[in-house]
Amino acid sequence: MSLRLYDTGTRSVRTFEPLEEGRVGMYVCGATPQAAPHIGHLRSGVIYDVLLRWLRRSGYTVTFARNVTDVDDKIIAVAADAGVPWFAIAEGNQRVFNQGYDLLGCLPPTIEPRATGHVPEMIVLIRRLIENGHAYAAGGDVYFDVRSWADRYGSLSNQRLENMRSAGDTPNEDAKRDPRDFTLWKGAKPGEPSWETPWGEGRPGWHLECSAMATKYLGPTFDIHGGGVDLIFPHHENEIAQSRAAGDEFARYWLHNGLLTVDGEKMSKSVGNVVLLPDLLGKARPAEIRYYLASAHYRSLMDYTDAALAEAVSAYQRIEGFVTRAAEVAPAGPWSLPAAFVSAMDDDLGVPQALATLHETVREGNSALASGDHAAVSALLGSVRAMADVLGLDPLAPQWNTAGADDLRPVVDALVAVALEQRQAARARKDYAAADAIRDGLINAGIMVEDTAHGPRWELKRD
RNA sequence: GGUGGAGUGGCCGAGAGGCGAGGCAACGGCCUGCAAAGCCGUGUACACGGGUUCAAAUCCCGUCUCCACCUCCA
Repeated sequence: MSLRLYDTGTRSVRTFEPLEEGRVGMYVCGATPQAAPHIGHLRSGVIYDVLLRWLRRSGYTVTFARNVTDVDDKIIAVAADAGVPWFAIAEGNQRVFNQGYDLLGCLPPTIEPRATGHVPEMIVLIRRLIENGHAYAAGGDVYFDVRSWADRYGSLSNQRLENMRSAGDTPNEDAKRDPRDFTLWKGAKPGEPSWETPWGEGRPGWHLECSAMATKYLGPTFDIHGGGVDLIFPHHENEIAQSRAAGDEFARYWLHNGLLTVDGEKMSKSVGNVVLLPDLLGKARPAEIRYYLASAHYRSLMDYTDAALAEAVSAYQRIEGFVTRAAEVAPAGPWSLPAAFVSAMDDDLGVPQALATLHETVREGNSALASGDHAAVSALLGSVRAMADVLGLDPLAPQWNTAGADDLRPVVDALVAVALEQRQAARARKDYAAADAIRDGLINAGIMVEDTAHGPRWELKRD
């Protein structure tokens, strides 16, 4: 069974067949870095990272482009309010975005193109559209002529042109041939960043940069284009229109991830319920946050609550507990994926079902651990780590090590060993009051003690 | 008004005609000096009303509720 993905373009699940055997070109709409990333951006990052990992694990060589739209109305407005250059806002927030992605174990894209670095490509695209009769310059702007593409405009979002409202994306609406025409290029206003083009000074309209950058790095036809469902219209609809009208086939599969609400409400600054990464880091470790964000199906709406995050913390620790205990007694066997896991992932990235298989394997592993069957432990450990790795959740991945704790670990280990020897001696002479006093002392110091068949082991206590 | 989703046990969250996904929590048991961790067991859930069928959470019709997008959005 091979990978099947839900394609918004056809509103159906389709067998994934890449344009070129063994290779995948994937473009994901990344940030418009007007502010720090919130939990919804991070979910999106994790979702496409899982897709990337699954494609690679499936044997594809993936070229993954995730763009940064580093100039837009809001960035300019935020910068003006702060009294700093527009690029300071874009650059600063982009850095925070990438730190967030890194912290959650998202693999870096092959290329992370910026809109402002691709003005020449946009100029070429606009010229092609004008030559094909699908775009026109007017009032300092350049517009896409939707009526020249009327029978196909709306195909992605399943809308008909006659039901659409005005784009309202320029103060010069009167200059448009049709109010639904959208802006390819925005004429310069005083004090705003601008670039020189044959149609005058200006800056990219939203949409155009993605068409220009996706085709630059992935070719005129490429495999996968992803983003949030909120981008289906107008952003992706407009990308398709401008690229196809210019003569490019463009993306072959359109993937859209569900959004994330907080306590049942859409995040917004006015409601004051925007959840940022630092808010989460006080409640869970990065791997636990990632587990939470990955645990629902990527197309589902996901509602964030503190309780739901806490459940994910427990669930992840169950996997982590097995992996750490198993690794202490046996090396990991071959990283083989159970068939049920593979078919779940192949079925439109069925992560929830894949996690069910992972947890079942953990249970088998815990049983093997209890019965002392080290050969089985080894095999199951390999399997669990392989599955977890596909999801970016291998507890032993270097990613999750915190350097400071690593440095001190041998020291703490030696100190705890002394205390545990004394406790074992007390237990041997049945002086349980003394033994428990030592254990309580360790707990107060943040050390959890567990007695296993092979003697006591310890872990740092977590909140 | 247009388009697309959703409603599943205490909670999260899959599934999509017939064997109770999985996790969290709870309760009982095993293990343990006691714990912790783990393992075993315990639930007759699918918004509502009809219908089709030997069989419906799943298909059909109707109803209710919620959400998203309809040119800021991941």
